[in-house]
Amino acid sequence: MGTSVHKPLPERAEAIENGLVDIGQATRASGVSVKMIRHYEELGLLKNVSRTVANYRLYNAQHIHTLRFIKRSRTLGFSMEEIQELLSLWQDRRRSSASVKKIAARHVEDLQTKISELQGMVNTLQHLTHCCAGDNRPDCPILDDLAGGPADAS
Amino acid sequence: MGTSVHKPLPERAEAIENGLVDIGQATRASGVSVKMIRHYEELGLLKNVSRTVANYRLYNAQHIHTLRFIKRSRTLGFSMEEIQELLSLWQDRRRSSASVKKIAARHVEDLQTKISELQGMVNTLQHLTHCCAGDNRPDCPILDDLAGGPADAS
DNA sequence: GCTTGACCCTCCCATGATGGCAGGGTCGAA
DNA sequence: TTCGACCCTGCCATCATGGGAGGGTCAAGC
Repeated sequence: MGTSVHKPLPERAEAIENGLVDIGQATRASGVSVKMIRHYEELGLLKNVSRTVANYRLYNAQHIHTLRFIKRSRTLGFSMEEIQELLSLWQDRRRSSASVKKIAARHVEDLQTKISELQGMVNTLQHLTHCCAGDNRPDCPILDDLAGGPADAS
Repeated sequence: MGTSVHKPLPERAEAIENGLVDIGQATRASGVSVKMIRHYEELGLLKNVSRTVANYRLYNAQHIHTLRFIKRSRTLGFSMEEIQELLSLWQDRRRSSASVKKIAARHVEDLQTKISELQGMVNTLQHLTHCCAGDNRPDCPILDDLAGGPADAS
């Protein structure tokens, strides 16, 4: 594998010899789906993606690294917009860690807000389900609540 | 009311005399936006919505009650699909409270799963931000993590 | 050389709940 | 009659993701 040949290499094989990979290998190396790799390129997160003569995309090691960065960021719940900022900072040697920390802190606040909302729902629902017999009779405090508080259910 | 009249009443005024309301009043009475009222009708959650001769929608008291039911259910995080089930049960006098409780319990599980996910993100991010100096220097454990764990950031 | 199967390309559509806007009709009061 | 508030339909956008159609490319085996 990877030994050089004498025949006029189609650019694809040539590119692969130069350490570039196609989108299938990029998927396996990054854990990002083919669809999403193309999408991130469209969003401008992957720059200078080259092509073979047959129009196949070619990725280098930096691209793969960027894809892993995006994947990890998504795992931590950052939006694509935030990831765009984080990527810029990552690629900027003159960044201040303060600007990164700021983005992360704002994101943590967003997450905590959402957690509070969800927890509020859980609390209400657990109270209601606790009050609900869960048997064969139709009487149900859960429906009563949804239908307008403990009042009538018309 | 509901008595026949001598003048050729535009059906709208006639309908309003019969206790029906237009979409504007339905919005104010239910807290559901005009857009969403129309959307819920399209989804089949509001049935038998009548119209004036001028094609204005007309809602009765049951419709308003249903809209409030939907709104409350959304507040508790139920999906439209779940709300459809809940509405069916609400309107079924032969329902068992067990079936309602089952839907609610499943929803609580979903919520708790999501809360756990978000909390995991928060935990990781708080650890990272705690480790990040947040000053003018570029060194940043947050970026290091995103770039592939505590390893290099190439 | 030809076939075959895996892979790649672009373009369009769908999700779920919600909002916005455009272009046009209706109502009621002044 | 006019004006402002209201209603109608229909299309587009969000956000991240996936699905599929229709078609081109590549490498291996015959």
